Amino acid sequence: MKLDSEHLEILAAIVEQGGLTEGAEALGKSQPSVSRSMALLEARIGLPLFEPGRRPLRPTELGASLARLGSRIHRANKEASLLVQRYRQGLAGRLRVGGSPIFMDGVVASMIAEFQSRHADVQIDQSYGYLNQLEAGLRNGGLDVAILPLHPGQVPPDLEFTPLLGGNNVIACRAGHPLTRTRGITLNHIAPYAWIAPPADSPLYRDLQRSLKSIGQEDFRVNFSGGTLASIQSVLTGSDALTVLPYSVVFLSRRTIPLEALPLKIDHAERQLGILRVSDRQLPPAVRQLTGFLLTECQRLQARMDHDQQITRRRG
Amino acid sequence: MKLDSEHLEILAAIVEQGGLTEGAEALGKSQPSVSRSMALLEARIGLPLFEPGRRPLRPTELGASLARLGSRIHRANKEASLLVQRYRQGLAGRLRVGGSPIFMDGVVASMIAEFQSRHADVQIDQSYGYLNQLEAGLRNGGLDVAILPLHPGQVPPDLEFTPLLGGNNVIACRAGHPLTRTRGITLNHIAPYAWIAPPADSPLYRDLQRSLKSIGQEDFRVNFSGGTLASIQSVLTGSDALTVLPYSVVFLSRRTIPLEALPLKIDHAERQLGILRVSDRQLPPAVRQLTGFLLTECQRLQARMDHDQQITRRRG
DNA sequence: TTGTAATATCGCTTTGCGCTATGAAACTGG
DNA sequence: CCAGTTTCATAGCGCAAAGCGATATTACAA
Repeated sequence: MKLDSEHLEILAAIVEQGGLTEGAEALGKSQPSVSRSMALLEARIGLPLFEPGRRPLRPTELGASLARLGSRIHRANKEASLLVQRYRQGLAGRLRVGGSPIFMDGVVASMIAEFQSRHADVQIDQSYGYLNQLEAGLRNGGLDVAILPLHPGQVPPDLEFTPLLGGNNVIACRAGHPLTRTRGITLNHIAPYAWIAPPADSPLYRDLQRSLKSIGQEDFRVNFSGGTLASIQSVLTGSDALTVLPYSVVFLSRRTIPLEALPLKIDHAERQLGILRVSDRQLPPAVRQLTGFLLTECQRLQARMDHDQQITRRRG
Repeated sequence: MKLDSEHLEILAAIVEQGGLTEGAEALGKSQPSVSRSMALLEARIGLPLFEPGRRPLRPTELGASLARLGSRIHRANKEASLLVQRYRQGLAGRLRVGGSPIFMDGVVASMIAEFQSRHADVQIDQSYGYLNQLEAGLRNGGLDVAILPLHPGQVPPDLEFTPLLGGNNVIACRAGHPLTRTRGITLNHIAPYAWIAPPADSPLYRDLQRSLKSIGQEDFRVNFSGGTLASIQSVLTGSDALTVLPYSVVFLSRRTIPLEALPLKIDHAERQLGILRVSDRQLPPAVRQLTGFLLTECQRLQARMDHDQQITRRRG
């Protein structure tokens, strides 16, 4: 025999409020309604839930015990409502974010940290990948959003791309590197130094090739390759090697790590860091929250970078 | 917004069983029924509970979270059903038993212990009182049953009395008391000894008076009075004092305490130990269980006492 | 006893669950 | 890639029960 959970919740309200009328009021129902519900419940279990002939309705032993269980049910139900509410507002849920390694480590991760400090109940699963993997992840539902640098013409038709930041690359070196004291850097100045390269299959590696080609350096010596941003930063600061990194990554890294960008214009791929997602699918509200958050954070970052570059340019 | 607990339980079943069809089967409902329930729930919360376009229906993050809560609700509900079932069979509940002190301590308590070892979830509240208090307790619902010695003509019309045991009293003394070695005891043999009396307001005290009067002893010296059975037993075994006790109490006490009943016929009040309860009120099933249990236990006890007395009579 | 407050009952409408039958969509194995 | 199979959704219909206001009944209090 299955009892109606709703009935048990009503019973709990009556017992807690000390009377049927008050219970009905607390539940937002009419008095006859709850009276009949209790009559039904009593009829089904075939045992009295209330002492007979007592006016401020008092539960029997059985009634009180069932009321305790009803109360438990009520709490679980309320928690469910709350969960839905928070989920609706993007304050709860799980978010699967994939992205290109350097940008995720150098730019996005710290912003996600900030986001999570405001939305404690949003669980974020971060993963790394390049365009193909990320696309696949988005399409098969393994990812909610992807964050990566992309050329506007590169966006697949079934996906939607929201730009966040300019994606221009710079040549980076440790602070205090000999080249930072050199005025009017040319290819000749750079030629002696070894290079740190990202994994050979990454877009950033192709950027590196292209950048060096754009300044006339066809072949280059790779000193270290394949590491994540943390490794690159370590090697960079511990040696005189050079590398190509997005300017935003260098900019943010400088807060804690002694890096500099060489004032040497290099060709870059007209890509922008942005958020890629499936266009028609309805996304969890937390995704919208994160998207909006990253957008404003990146706007602020862009403004700071622009400001900084103007000063550097005036000084340099 | 209030969610339907039933819907959450259904969701839990679907998630646990790994599919809507299996979930429906587990719930004993038809597949279309649970499908529509889920559609309703989804429509109410306005967010998807299942990944779209997946055939073995897979929950979204929100769906999985709600399913966990639904499972909690289901457990509470099942527990409620179980409670009702056990309560129906008299295996659970609270039982308020009142009774006259000597019989409760000397006869009923040990039987209740045995009852509880078989019905672990029946909680018993025992209290003491005489007829008037017990009647009041039964009528105002403070007691479920009362156990006391009563004359058949004494039973109030709105109450019902079930006899358990003969209520005849005997004169009791310690084992090895000088009188136990005396043949053909008369009033003269008894006269020198002091008496232990129950509280002066108790029926047993009036029994004592009446008993002694019936054997011709009009005035008697009271050595000790007012104690419960345990005190009486202690004083009795530690002195040569005499007292009047129900034979059943002496019989059962002998298992652990060196007492004896003097082979002297005394008048007794034609009362019987029995169970008194309100006649029209529907009692908790556990009461019926206890009533039945006490009835058979007392029958066995009566048989043992009869047997024992035959032997004693043959010997004496 | 009488007035008051609490509960039960009545009549009615609406909601939603139960079922069967059937359509649509996704998976599976060649 | 194509049929067959499985899985889920929808439609239509009857019924149980929740909702309400109005009203009768009953316990408590003064």
